[in-house]
Amino acid sequence: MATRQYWLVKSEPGTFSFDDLLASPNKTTSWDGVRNYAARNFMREMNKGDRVLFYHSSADPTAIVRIAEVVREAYPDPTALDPAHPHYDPKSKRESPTWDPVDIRAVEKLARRETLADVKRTKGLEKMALVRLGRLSVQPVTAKEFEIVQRLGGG
DNA sequence: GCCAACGTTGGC
DNA sequence: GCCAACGTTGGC
Repeated sequence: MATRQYWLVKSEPGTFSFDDLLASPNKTTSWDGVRNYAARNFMREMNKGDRVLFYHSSADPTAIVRIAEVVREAYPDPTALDPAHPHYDPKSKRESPTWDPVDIRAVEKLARRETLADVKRTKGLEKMALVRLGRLSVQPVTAKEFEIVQRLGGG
């Protein structure tokens, strides 16, 4: 079995919030619609059971709100192949799909969310990709960083 | 392959 | 709403 890895995904709560994830069947959703190669590559590296920090961007406040897990590894994004879908990508072909999301499921509530401001001032978190890379919507998190967020969140 | 123009993300 | 950072596109 592969070592568990840790990740962070961003979502605008106005578009898809963690509450929306909780309300989804089996508290599971496909992380489809991602159209960024770096983000896509990270999703391809994800394994079942990996833990995922769920971050609310463009929110007040912007914060890591909950923990989720990968329940299905990368598979072809059906929204990229559907001409009627807003995320349709004519360059993605059924034989060789360009985009492959994973499925994630809500697992753990953080009693306290960790705001971006908290992250920046917390020792051990200042170097998180969240701070360094800014816009990337799917990013790696180190085991240590994950542990700190989980502990601070009281989860 | 270079690079300017343009588009998007996302914090503030 | 502004704008920095960065990704993508397309002319050459």
